[in-house]
Amino acid sequence: MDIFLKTIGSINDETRLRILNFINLHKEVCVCDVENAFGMIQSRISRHLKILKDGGFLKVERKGRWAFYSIRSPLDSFRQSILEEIKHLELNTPSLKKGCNNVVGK
Amino acid sequence: MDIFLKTIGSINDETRLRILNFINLHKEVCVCDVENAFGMIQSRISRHLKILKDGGFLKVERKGRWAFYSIRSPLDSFRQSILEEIKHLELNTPSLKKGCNNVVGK
DNA sequence: ATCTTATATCAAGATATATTGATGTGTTTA
DNA sequence: TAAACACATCAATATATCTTGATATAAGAT
Repeated sequence: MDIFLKTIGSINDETRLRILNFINLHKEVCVCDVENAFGMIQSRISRHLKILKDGGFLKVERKGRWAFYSIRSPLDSFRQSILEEIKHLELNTPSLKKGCNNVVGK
Repeated sequence: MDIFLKTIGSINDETRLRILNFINLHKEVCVCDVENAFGMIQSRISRHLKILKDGGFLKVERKGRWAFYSIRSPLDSFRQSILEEIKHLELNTPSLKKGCNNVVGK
């Protein structure tokens, strides 16, 4: 039940819903992508990403100095249904603007 | 989105998960049934029931001096999937002991 | 009419969560 | 090696939520 509450708690916040939907739409983003898209300070974004990861929605993969976050796969059907539900909310999800230099080889 | 957050917030609490599962199993209970089964004070139970109702999970029907709570029907598939998920948690759900006199005609 | 019962709501304190700014860690670039 | 960059974490403050005990409301019993 603890993991269930952690999962529910992770989506009990407007900012995290928007971030989760953003990642669901853009597949794989680094922390500064989210930072740039949402105009929020880094520590705030980093914390929310960690909570979504601990809630079982995201995975991280570190490449060089970047941390790339994406939807965890495979994702159980319950979390999938949550993502689907979130997708249909009017969430004002920002578009992806590549502000940092996170291109492989750069 | 506000209603989504209200829904999620309503199940973001261990006590409410247990109460919700309790009602899901026993179909229709009054406030004092929950009070007796959980051994918690009335104001606490009443408040949690209100939050679950506002979250779209419960409905109330007043009969005389009692308020009977039950799962709202029809229930959308998202909330249904949540109820199903909760049913499979190890929630230590108490059994129903008829402590109050809520029998019609009494 | 008064008392009891069932329920709801409020106020105060306790606990949890969110935000910010500062600092720490590790990696790449100069 | 030093500086810059990307990210994580911490401390302090602000905000929200939970619990309790007290009070309010409304119906039934005496």
